[in-house]
Amino acid sequence: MKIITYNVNGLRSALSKGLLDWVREADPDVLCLQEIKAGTAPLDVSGFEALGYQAYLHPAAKPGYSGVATFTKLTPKAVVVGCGTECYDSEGRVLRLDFDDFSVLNTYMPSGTSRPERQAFKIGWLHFFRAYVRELQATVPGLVIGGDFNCCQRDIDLHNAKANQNSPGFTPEERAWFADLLADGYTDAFRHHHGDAVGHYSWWTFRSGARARNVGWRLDHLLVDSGLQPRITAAGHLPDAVHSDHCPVFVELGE
Amino acid sequence: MKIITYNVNGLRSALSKGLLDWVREADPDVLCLQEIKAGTAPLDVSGFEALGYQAYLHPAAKPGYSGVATFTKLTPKAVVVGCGTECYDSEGRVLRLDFDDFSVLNTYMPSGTSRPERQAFKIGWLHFFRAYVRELQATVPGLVIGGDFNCCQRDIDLHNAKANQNSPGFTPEERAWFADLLADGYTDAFRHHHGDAVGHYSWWTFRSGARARNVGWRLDHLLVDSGLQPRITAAGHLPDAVHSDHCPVFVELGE
DNA sequence: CCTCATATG
DNA sequence: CATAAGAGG
Repeated sequence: MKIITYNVNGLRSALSKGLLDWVREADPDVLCLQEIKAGTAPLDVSGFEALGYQAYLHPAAKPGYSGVATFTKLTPKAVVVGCGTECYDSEGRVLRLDFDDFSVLNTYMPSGTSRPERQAFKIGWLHFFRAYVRELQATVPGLVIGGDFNCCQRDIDLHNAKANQNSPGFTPEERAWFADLLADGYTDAFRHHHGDAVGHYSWWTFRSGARARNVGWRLDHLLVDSGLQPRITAAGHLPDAVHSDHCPVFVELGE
Repeated sequence: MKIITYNVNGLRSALSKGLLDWVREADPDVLCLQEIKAGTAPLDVSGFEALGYQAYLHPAAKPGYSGVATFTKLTPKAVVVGCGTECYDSEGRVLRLDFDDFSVLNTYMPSGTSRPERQAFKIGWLHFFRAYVRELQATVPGLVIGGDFNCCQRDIDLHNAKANQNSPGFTPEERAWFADLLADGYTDAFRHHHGDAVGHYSWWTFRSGARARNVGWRLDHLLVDSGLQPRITAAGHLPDAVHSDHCPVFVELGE
């Protein structure tokens, strides 16, 4: 059971760079994409269907903005599009697929880098999201939260922690939020498997050759319900995929 | 004395495709450019200056839209930017350089293809322009009107006259306007030199390989005051220049 | 430094 | 089918 999360920075752009060939090779059972940036016309998902995937989409109301999609080879027993809160659902930020013994919550958390109001919006979302997940825990066992969190927790999760103490994505408030979320009963699959390994990032700015110099952040995560933790057989990054400014992040669960 | 008119469809784009190398080779004395599409930052004309040109610009008020520029190796004795009518000058459509024994009126006439209101605007412009030129005739002898006229006169000026009887750029009204303008005392340099030659166009849509199939229109013209007609030594198109959806059009005047 | 929508041609 | 600005990241 391989689950991959990947912020594609525009699904059509990623497709034009050979995303489907990469999907065929990587062969995830469940593929969570973020920032699909769907337009006004319906997205063409036939390429995924040809590879045996069912497609579930949650685009933003605004064309070309945000949006998540989950592709799955397993048939879900339930699909929940959105979270029921309009200001988030209009931005296409959550999509849940329930399977027999686990659920995959695909999420694209807001970025706070453009304007202070968006950082405030993000903080609001983080509080909402934690409460939302706590509620899910009661009814949806075996949650796997996968997506672009647009934040990280520890100094080793970004190239230059010192210079970014107050940068959106690494503020004390966000770091504390991340720790609290984990304390609610989740395992960061990457850290579980790689311990305190450094230099593993999932996003690099396009500017000034940051990716070639590995000046990045670990913003994309797969948080696994701690009850599922014993089933984690592998986890990591797939930095050879170059369709985006992010790289894919994966986890494998045994039976 | 070589005068070239060229709709560059974005000066920065054309420069990135080697416009300056082409200018060095073509070596015009006066170069009229249209659709420079200047942005908010001042255009970098140093490359033209390095080739010995003086630069005169008339950008539109709206960044990235319309605008004309004239580059000259001869020092003009007068330069007139715009025509004095705000609704045209805000779109950067005329720029006149007076030399000792002739003047070059660089013009980018409105396109009418986007919306009916723009075709109406264009018709208004055409009437204005003819009156404007009639006034100039009294005070500015030896006028050379060069630019993208966005219209043509005769069946042989476009690939498919039959199908375009009512297309903007070839409506009966525009064709009559063109004939009237010539009757005011101007010689179409291209026709003067090439008679009724067919298949010579100066614009091809980017769509569906129109240029390769030579499915085009002759929209760019050099109209020479009939008093200067005896001085025309050469005229024609330069379709090997491929920086734009238009090609350059030239005329040479002897002493 | 990218992708995308929109305006304009 | 292109250019360009502008939003968003």
